[in-house]
Amino acid sequence: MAGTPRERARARTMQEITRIGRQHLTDYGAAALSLRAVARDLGVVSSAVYRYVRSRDELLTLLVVDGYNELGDAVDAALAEMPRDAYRARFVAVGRAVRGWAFAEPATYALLFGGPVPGYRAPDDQTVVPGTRVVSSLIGIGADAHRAGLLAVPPDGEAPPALRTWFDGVRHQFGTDLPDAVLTRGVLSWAGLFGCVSFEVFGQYGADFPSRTDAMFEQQLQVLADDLGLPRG
Amino acid sequence: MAGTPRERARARTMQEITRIGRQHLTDYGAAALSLRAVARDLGVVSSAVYRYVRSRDELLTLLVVDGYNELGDAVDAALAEMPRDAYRARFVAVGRAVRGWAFAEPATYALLFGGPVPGYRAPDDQTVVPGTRVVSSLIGIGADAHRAGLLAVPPDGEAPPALRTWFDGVRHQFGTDLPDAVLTRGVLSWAGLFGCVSFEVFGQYGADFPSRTDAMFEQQLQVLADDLGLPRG
DNA sequence: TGTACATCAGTGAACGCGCGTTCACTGATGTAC
DNA sequence: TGTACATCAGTGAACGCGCGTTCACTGATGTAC
Repeated sequence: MAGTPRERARARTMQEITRIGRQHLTDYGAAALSLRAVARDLGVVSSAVYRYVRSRDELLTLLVVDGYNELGDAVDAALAEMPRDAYRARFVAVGRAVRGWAFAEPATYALLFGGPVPGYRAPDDQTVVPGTRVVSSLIGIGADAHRAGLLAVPPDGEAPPALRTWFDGVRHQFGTDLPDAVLTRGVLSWAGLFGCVSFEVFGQYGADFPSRTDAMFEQQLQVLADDLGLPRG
Repeated sequence: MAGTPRERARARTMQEITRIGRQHLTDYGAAALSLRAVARDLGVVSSAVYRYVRSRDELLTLLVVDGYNELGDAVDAALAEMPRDAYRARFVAVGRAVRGWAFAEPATYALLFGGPVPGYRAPDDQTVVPGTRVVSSLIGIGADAHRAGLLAVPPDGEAPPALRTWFDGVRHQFGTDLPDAVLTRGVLSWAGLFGCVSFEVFGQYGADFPSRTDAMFEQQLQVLADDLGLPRG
């Protein structure tokens, strides 16, 4: 809480706006997010919000970035307690953190992973970095295991040219030299992880699916860890 | 096209309404779906639509059911050409059909498998049956392979009690006797399949991901088929 | 320490818009005798 | 075959609502001299 009183007040109001925005995401969904409603809950006239946020889309971007960072923080916190060489345990920790956060903030999770919001496109320059924190953690786990010679590398050979180019970009972006075959498996584990979480959070398993147990998800995590080639405990 | 002229006209208008609704899903998203806009495109005054559809939510339900059925039809059509004992090929065919349809109808796909539409809950009595067609196909493939003694059953043992109850319900609903361990893998393959499709359709792989190639998805399908325990070609 | 000025948060009215839904109605199409 | 009635699609006006955004403004807080 540094800066002048005015700056502190401004920061506090900013936090209030994102807090209220998150609440509205939960209550009414992203598409119904409205500056006027946020202003109402902020106890202020609607036009006043424009002192803090340029437009409705900018508020959405704010919430997207905020959401990615909260998810990233949750994952980082879970990983902080794990020994570096417990590769499988680290993967499981990431999975549990993602699922835990998704259940805690289903509306924000849906904003990030539940399909595009009509008429809104997240600006890359603000969302790419926070949006890649989880996958970056996953790549880190795979890279560590690979460096230790403990990652099973599938005999898939090289990817086709179109994919190679993309993989090269991925390697460059995340500063790794994992081979194509590992990255392919990594993408599956990553997409599969979020697929499982999404199905559970979005209710695809039906109304009868037990909400009190992690048993299914824990099994899924083990299989996904196998797919990635991580050594068994 | 049976029935009286009036009935035929009514059916035609109904089809027009769902067609326009689908188009609006594509153009503006589910949350922005509006009876007035549909009426406009139908060339009719807004109140006239109420002769065909009780409310906006009922139109949404119509589109949900229609979407599930179109997806189900696409999967069935793909499966129709496959020999019954080509278990892995059948699984791959389902996957390709799902992905193909998702790319052809991304907005409807998002309606079905993206996050929930705020303020709308699909009525179970109308959506459960069409909504389970794909998973029903998958279970059929697993059951056939299991009956032929060609499905690898993982040594996971029995599921915990909470899940057992749910599995019992699944077995009853889909008329199968597959053991817990197989169903667990089946759920992973199912959720993983849709996770991969969702990531690709929703653009989670980033703007640079090549849109012209199936190579990544084909690899993913093979791993998911392995996870399910299907025999290699 | 005091004064003049600049910055900034918030006000309140207004703009033009689209929405879901209801209602009394007109006129055409179908049906029963 | 013709007539009386019922059914039904579609009209047009109206209800009350919330939205994003702009604009000229007031008054308090900060800053430079």
